[in-house]
Amino acid sequence: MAFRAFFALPAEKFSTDDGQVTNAVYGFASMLINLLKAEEPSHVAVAFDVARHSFRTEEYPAYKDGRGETPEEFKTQIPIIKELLDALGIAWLTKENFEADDIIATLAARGEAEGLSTLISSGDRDAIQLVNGAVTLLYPVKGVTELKRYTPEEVEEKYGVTPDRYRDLAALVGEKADNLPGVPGVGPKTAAKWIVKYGSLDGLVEKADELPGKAGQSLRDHLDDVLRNHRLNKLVRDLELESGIPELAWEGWSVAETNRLFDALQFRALGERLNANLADKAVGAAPVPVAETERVDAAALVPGGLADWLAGCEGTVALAYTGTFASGAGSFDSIALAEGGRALWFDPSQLDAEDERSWIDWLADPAKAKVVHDAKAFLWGADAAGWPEVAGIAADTVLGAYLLKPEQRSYALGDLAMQFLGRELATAETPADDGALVGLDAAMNDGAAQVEADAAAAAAIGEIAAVQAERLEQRHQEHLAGAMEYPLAAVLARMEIIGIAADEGHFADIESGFAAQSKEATDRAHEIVGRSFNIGSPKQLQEILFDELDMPKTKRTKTGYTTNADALQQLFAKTGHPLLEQLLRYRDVEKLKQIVTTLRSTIQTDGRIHTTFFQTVAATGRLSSTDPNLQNIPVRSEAGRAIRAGFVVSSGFESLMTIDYSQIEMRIMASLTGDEGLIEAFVQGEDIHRAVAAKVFAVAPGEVTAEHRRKIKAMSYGLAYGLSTYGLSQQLGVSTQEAQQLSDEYFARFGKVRDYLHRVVEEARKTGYTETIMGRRRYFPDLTSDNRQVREMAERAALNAPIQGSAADIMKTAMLGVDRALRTEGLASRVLLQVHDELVCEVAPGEADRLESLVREQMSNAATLAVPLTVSAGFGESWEAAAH
DNA sequence: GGAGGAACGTA
DNA sequence: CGTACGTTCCTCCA
Repeated sequence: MAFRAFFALPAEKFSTDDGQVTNAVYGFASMLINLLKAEEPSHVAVAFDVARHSFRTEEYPAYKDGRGETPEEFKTQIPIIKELLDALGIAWLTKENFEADDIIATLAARGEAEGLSTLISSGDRDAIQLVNGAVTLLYPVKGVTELKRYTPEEVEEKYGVTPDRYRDLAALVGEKADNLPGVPGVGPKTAAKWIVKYGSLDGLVEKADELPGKAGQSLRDHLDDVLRNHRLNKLVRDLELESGIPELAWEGWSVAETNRLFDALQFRALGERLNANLADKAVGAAPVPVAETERVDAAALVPGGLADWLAGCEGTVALAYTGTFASGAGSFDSIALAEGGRALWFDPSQLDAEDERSWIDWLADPAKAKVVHDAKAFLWGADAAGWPEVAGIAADTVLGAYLLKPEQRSYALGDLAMQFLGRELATAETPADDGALVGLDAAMNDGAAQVEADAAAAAAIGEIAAVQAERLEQRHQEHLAGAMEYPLAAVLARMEIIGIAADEGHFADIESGFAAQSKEATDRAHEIVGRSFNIGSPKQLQEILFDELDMPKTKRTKTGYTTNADALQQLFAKTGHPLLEQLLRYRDVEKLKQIVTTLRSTIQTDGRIHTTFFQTVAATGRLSSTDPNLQNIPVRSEAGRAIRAGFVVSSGFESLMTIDYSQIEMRIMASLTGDEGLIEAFVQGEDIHRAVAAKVFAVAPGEVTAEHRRKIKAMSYGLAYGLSTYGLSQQLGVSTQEAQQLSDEYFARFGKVRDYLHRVVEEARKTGYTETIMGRRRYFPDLTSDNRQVREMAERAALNAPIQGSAADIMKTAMLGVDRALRTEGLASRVLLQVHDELVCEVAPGEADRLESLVREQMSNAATLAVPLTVSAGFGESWEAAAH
């Protein structure tokens, strides 16, 4: 039943913050609670298999062969289910060398002997043989909560034979899941017909010689299989068990223990269901009363009512909004406010002057605490609506959920309601049935349902924020939430609203330049091949390169052989074929063309590009940028840098300033590892790679060659990513032996770095997570996977997460400091972009020096490490010109 | 029209 | 057989 639940419920929706999947536990518990409530049993027991091995595999080694490996995510849930059963006061049994069904068969037989009536809930059809007047099978139809009752009559109706003959039928038909082949060509219909006609399998076997036709011959040919199946599918009814029937009496469930367990599993609805349905069987502390439902008194605004409503608020107000929001702007359709069981709904475009004034005052008042779901889009809308200031945002449920579970893909309100409150969110289409509507005639008003749904959303946001606050506190992440992520949303909103000025003419120029080169490369390639083809199609390229031109095969991909730039380069080195040059040139220039085309299309009417920074996408804590992504604008090639020249200073400002951390991740590594050699290299070294190379190769810094430095640089950077010896050798173009030797020498000199990297992974395996210097967590359930590839990927991610994540923490802290300082110092300069370790700012006239020292100060003091946080800055008319 | 893969840009 | 992302194009499928 647990296994069925595992496949019936989506794992993504049932897992705890720390990555423990709970879908099987949840489904099993849910089914069990239903059963306990509906059937009111006097005695209950749950049987488990011990292992796949049993007396059946001894007789027939291929028994259950062909089943895949039991998924790791399922295995880890079994001990939890046993814990759950303990908390529920329900006995659970196992028996070495036997299967769970044998235990069930034994208990059913004993119950029958004692005159009890027995219910079996099992997803294994073998249990059908146990059905009789005193024994009923509840067999899952769909998922695990819908069960079909099999009495002897039901069995006969469905299978055409009585339960005591079911084994005969199963032996003939076979059981694919157990790897027990039956008689080919004989299905349940023929089998039932034979059994009815000859009374039993024994009767049938006696007359096997007389059976006509193909089916008869088939039976004769496979008689041994059938007899084997029949022996194996017999459940054992007389096992010796540790517990007799008296020990299985169900006395009730422990309130304290189930609360503790459900809390740990982050189940909310189940505890309430236990309370509501099985209160009379609760043991221990009085059951917690059923929690207040989402009933909210929702009122649509009557003119002048907003001021009164807001004046009546004493605590934190939860705010839900609807509307259209994109690229640093937006407009509201509705806003709903909820506080203490009452809610107010309004269309902000319809406010009268008095309401609008009190609304704007309330928004700007930092003492009026607000919680929202996605503050950033709200801030865009507020800016577009002309509400000058929004202060007092005490929590954002999207960001809270991200800190608790940074790998999650969606933080939609409905998902969070399920995750944190254990309930579905009411919508206009499926309203909560107990909702009450005040101030509106709910009866036939279409809008009423919407009002109520929005009010319920606001109320849910408040509740979610409360649950999150508790969990964040347990993890000591209140500071990370309240002093970093929540206030950072406002900083990002300002950056997005401002945008960065684009030089459309410049973009247009280089776009046509790239387009011409792209066309030329395409034409040349067609010429060389002697016909036209789609140069952008890897599939067609493969045909041409590997079939027609018979070039050596490259590394495999899922769909064939790679044609990526690395591979094309290597092919060119081997073959010198002129086509490869054109392909590489095409790829290069076409990519640049596409980037410019996209950038042009995102320039808004204000002549600026307004990206969106996502704060909840990267599991490490970094930001991401979309629509367009301004964190991956080319910089490495000269042609690429021409694109950066199109991001320019706007009128009213004197220049752009770029300012970045130098080698921040290596510095963090030096600090976290405490490696004296590396720290020393940073404290004194002008050129860190040269300093490290000098130590590794035991030469004076002045004698370090370019080749030494290049190798060390690759090695140093690779460390933080878990680069393997093989990977290092590939990157440096040397043998693995040489890469191994380099690695050995490196670690001989910087031993603490290796110790640290091992320690991080070890620790993560123990606790399940890694932590950054500011307490941001990332969980790694895959570290214990049986699959080597999966496990090793998790190991690399785990050793990178604290380094990349700490760098993200530091930059976020710096951005908050810069934002605060700009405002208190009254500078007009502003931050436009963040590119992980770099900020791009727009410098107001005469502010260059003050801005630089202010930002430098904030960036270098954002954290105290064992090494200095070095920052470098440059100024110019464009992003390219401001490079340094 | 959507999904998935390949490719490639950044830190 | 190096982490973290987003975008684009092509291909396949419904």
